Amino acid sequence: MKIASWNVNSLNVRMPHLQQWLAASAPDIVGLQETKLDDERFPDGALAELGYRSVFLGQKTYNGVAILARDQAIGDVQYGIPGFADEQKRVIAATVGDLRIVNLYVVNGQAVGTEKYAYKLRWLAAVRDWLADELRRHPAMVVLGDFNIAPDERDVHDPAIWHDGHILTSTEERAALKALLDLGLHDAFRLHSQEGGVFSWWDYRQAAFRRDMGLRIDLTLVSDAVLGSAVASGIDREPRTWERPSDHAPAWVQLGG
DNA sequence: ATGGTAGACGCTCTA
Repeated sequence: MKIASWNVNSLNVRMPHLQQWLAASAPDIVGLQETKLDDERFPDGALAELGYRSVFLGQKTYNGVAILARDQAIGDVQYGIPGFADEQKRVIAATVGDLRIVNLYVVNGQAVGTEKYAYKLRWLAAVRDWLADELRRHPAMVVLGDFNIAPDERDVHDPAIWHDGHILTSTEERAALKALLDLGLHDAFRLHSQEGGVFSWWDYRQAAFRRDMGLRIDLTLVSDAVLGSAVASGIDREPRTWERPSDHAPAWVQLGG
C-alpha cells in the first residue's frame, strides 16, 4: 500500500504529469494540493479512466485539495476543518479501507509577523484541535500534505538562511508542527532515514532545482496505530525534472503487512 | 540586491 502527497501547482497544467506519474508509480492513495480549480472543473472522469476514484474541495485560482484512491471506495468525507470558518480550500479527509486519510495544504504564511503568518498559526492550532478528536475516532491515520514547514535543519539546503525568524522554518511554525506530532503522529521519512539534504520543494527562481537549493516541506505522517506497518518512505524527485514541472515533488510512504 | 519564476487573472496576487 503506497500513499503519496503531491502539490501539483495547478491540476489544469499538471494533469499530463499526474497521469504519467500515476502510471509509473501506481500509488494506492494520493493527496493532491494546489489543484487551483473549481469542483465543477475537477477531472474526476479522466482520473476514473486511469482507475482512480476522487473526492475534492477546490476553488478558482488558489488552494484546492483532493484525495484519489485506486480500486477502493472513498467514504466519510470531511471538507474543511470542522468549526473553523475558512474561505480557503485547504483540507479534505476521508476513509479508504481501514485508513483515515487527512490531506492538508498548510498556509504558506508569507513572512514572519504578517497577517498571513498569524493566520497560519491560527490555522495550525485549529488543525491540531480537530486531529486530536479525529485520532480518537480513527486511530489508524495518515496525515499528509504540503506542510509549508521544514521540520529541522536537515530539511533545508542552507541553515544559515532557513532558521528562526524565516518563514517555513521559524520556531513558532516548528512548534506548531511538533504539536501535531505530539498527538501521536510520526514523520514517516524519518523512520528510516536520518540523512539531510533530501528535499521535496525547490523554488522556481534562481535555478533552485538545478542547484538543489530545496526544502523538505511535503510530509507523510503516520499515527501510532500505523507506525509498525510503515516499511519505507521517500520523495520522488523525477517529476521535478520533467518539462514545465510543479515546484514540488511527490512524498510517499509504503505500508506493508 | 526587495531581484528572481510560475500560475491564474486581469492590469496584481500568491507562492
